[in-house]
Amino acid sequence: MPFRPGDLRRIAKTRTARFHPARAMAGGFSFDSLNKAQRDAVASLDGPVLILAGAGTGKTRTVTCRISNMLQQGIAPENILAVTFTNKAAAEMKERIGGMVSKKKAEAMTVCTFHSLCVRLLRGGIHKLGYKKNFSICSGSDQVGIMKQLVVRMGGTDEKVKAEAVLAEISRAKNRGIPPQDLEDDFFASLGVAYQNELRAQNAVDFDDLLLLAEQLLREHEDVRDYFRSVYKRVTVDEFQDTNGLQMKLLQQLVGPPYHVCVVGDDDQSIYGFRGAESANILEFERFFPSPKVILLEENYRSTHAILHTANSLIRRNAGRREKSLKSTIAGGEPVRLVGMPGDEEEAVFIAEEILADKARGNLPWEHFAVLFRTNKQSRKIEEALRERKIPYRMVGAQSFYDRREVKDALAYTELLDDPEADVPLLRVLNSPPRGIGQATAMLATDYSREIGASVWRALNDEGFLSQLGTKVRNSIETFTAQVLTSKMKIDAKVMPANLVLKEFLDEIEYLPWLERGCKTDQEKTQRGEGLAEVVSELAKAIERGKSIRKFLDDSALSADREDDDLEKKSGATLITLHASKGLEFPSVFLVGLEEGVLPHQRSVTEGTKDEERRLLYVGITRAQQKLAMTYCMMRMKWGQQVSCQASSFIPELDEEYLIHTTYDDIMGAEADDEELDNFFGGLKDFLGS
DNA sequence: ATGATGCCCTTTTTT
DNA sequence: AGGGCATCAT
Repeated sequence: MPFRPGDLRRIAKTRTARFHPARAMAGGFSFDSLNKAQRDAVASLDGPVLILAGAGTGKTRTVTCRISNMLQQGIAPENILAVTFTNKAAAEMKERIGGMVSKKKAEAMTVCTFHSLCVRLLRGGIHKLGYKKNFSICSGSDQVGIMKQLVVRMGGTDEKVKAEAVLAEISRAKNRGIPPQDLEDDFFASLGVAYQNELRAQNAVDFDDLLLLAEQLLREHEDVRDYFRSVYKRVTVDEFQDTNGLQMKLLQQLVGPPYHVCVVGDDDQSIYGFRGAESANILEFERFFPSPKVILLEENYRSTHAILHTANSLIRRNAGRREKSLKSTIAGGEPVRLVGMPGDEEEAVFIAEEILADKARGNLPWEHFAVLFRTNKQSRKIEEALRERKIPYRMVGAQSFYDRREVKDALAYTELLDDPEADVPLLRVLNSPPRGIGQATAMLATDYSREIGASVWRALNDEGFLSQLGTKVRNSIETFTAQVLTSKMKIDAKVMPANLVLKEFLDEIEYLPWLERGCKTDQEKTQRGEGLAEVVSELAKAIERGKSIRKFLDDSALSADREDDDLEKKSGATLITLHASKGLEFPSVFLVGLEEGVLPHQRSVTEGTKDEERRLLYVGITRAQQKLAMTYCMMRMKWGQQVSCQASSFIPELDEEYLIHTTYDDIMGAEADDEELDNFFGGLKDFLGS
């Protein structure tokens, strides 16, 4: 349905007449609160649309208003698909649209990540590609486990090939449309083939396969493609600069003429190149969808002029970007600070003390502050410093909840009780806790299952298999299968809800006591217990909402729908990686570790991808609304040893107009004696190489 | 098959 | 410094 200028005025009028501007977001959206470019974006609902949205230009607001506009124009929510980069972003978008239009409509839309969307497509149609419908999704650590076995099996003697490296290569290839057998390295290629075969044998797919198979499903099956094209009449893709070639292909299958597709992104914030993201998707969007309407959002409403100026001076150094001029709407502001630290210990202390002082001075909430770092482990020292001072903090997306052993095991048991024929979870928990079914037996069972062309579970129940075994092992297996079957029947017969069955089952096999035996500290014990309890309660919640166990497992595998991930629901200062910080904003930001080898990361220097690190720093700087402090250290603890560091090569690139360069001692007013000071500054000069 | 001991290597970023 | 992994003894 074409949009006419008259509609725009009519909507604008009714909305502003009915709603107070301050409450506009609560009961619909107001065109008046948008700038010209944003209005243009919101009103352009037809054909391909490319929205280039610089940092802090109200991108999310524009997209949510645009989708709200679709709904108000009478487009059915069922026909709207919005793809986001993370599940967190999806949840947030749904909520915001729910607040603008109606919660019911928002719920009826499909808002999810590419991966979740693919699971949705594949649960319906993967059988057309020769997989069984109950496929398991292998996450990172599962993949590594499989690959390690394969390396040993195929390399014979101890090959010094790292499973992670092979997997990274395979993943890269998959995302670029290269089949595993075409990998350059022969050994990698044969491992790649073996890996794919193993996954298929276990009826499992990895994250990349989700995209790969979904694309294949749509491409090869016209009926499926037509069906989904008719369902998803309007498609929006957020964070488009982070999509890879495969996702682009998928999008092309999903969107047919007249191409009602809208992509939103910023090439300057493309920071997932390591995962195959191709900024070409955004830079050459025209190549994929004909004559798109291009809209530029350039007015920044987030950061002070000082912060934005500093950010712009940095990103200007990158080649091959879509030149844009981000304009600040907030004049002046405090200068950005760059602080040299003697060591990472002091860096952490400085941040903690600053947060304390600023909070007291301005009566600010803890949520005001965020600490951004390049790698997760940099958070450790900072956490300690914050804890010592009783500063509450929230860690975002750190060691993934779903990668914790007890969580993975509990989920595997859940999957097993739902479907014992699923090999992946069965093999995972077959002997944890140890029940006398060791690796040798597991291998025998797997081999036997392949021979008879059935699941491992079937082998474990097969007389032909059991009869080869000793009575001891046989008894162990029979006890185990009986336990699983009993619990499964309770679920199937709905004797009690699955979460209670799971809990009972875990108690029966004495899972937690076994786990606790291996814990060193009491803290660890409680943490494990809590992890288990949380899986059970998440399952309970899913069931209450009418979800199937399968859906619960899918969501878990993609870490969707986890309340704990919701920043809003936790309180305290934020500790977050630069990657995870994208899309967020904080009044006061500390950006730590501006050292060569950390930011830019050593690997990027060797691999020649420093531009991406520069964008990463740019993303970090542009998270700050009012206040920004960046730090670097002269010494840093590495491998339990003090190692001297060099200041980041990005530092000289920052324009100095709004930059104040100081040191830890200046600020903390440490009463160092003169000699010490001399030494420090002498060292600092050498360190900065000037 | 299981548990302990000691050695090794480690360090991106995430769906 | 710390965790994973292999090897060894039980």
